[in-house]
Amino acid sequence: MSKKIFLSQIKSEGKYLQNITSKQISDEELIALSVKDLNRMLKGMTRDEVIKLKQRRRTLKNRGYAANCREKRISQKEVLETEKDVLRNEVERLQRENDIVRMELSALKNRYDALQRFAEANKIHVVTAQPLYLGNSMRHERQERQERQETTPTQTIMPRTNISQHSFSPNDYVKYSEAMHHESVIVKSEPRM
Amino acid sequence: MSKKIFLSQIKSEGKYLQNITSKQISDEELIALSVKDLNRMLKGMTRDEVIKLKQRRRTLKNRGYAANCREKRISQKEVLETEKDVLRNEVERLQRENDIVRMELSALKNRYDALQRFAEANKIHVVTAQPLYLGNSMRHERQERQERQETTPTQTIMPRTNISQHSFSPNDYVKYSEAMHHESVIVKSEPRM
DNA sequence: ATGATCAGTCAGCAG
DNA sequence: CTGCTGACTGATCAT
Repeated sequence: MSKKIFLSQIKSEGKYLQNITSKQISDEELIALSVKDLNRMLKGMTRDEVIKLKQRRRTLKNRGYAANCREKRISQKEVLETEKDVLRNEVERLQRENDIVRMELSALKNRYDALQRFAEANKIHVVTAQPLYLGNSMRHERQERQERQETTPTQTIMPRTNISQHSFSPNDYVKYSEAMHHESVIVKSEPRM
Repeated sequence: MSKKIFLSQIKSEGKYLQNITSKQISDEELIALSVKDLNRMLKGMTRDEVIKLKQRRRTLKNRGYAANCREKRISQKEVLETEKDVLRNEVERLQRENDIVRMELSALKNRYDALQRFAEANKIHVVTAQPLYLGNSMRHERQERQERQETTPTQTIMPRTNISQHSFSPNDYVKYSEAMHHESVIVKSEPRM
């Protein structure tokens, strides 16, 4: 590749020998040769010449292997970075969705509370099967993120046991899911005064 | 590092010369020498000896730089993978939270609807400032994920315009937020029949 | 001068 | 043997 400055300095003694005996085959030709074609070319050569030509072939191949290896290393790094970007976007999307749903929940809760206040003011007795469970979901997501940023990145991969308030575990998930889907609202009116 | 097998073969002619003239200084000593100390050591030497010793020092330094470079490359890769893990865990956490909040919203909606049915059954007129908006949030998150997985990873970083139902945009966010925080529930009772 | 990085080389392992 | 990769080297660039 015309990038053999120091190599030619070191191996110049062998080079001129090669130029006399071998047929001046170029790097590209030698590297493209199949093993059978190579052996055919090696027919009328000394043992020394054969060894030298084979070694040159091996070196040329190695040069390609090294380039291949570097390219692979770079592309693997790019793959990692792309995967990171995908995940980062997914996190942002989920955070936005989370915020939206929390606001919907907040809004609905306001309506619900208003209805209950109305019922109370008018002495309408409303009984539900279980007390309403809302957990921490009414707290805003951004607020939670700020609280968590005090820990270092390597620590954030640990379970969030350092947060005093309730955090959901897979166990909670099952229990809560069952409770929510089986419960129903029982309403009962009382005569007004 | 005792890893100089092929190097010693190439440079053996220069090596023995150095051993005679220079004071057999070891690699570690030569590399640790300051420039001033090096010049002191170079005092009673030939121009050739000086050049050779300086070149040896430079080569030893380069060896360290190369090792440093490789180490840096590896640690950067590890950093990328760690960041990826952190993001992956964050995605899973947000998905779980999303599911929980959606279920809470679903449960609260059931209660709210039950209250409204009760009001209707008892001829209690309830008027709200705006119709209740719930968007797609009642649809379960896992279901959405399955729908989206038909696209390739690189496509998932695009806006979800391929989903026919409503998806939230930042613009929606603002409008919706304002509406929800300013609206109030107006309730009005009617005399029973 | 020093440090970092690239391309080429060899050693050595794996298939 | 072929292909790959770690370590080493000289060249080259930047500070």
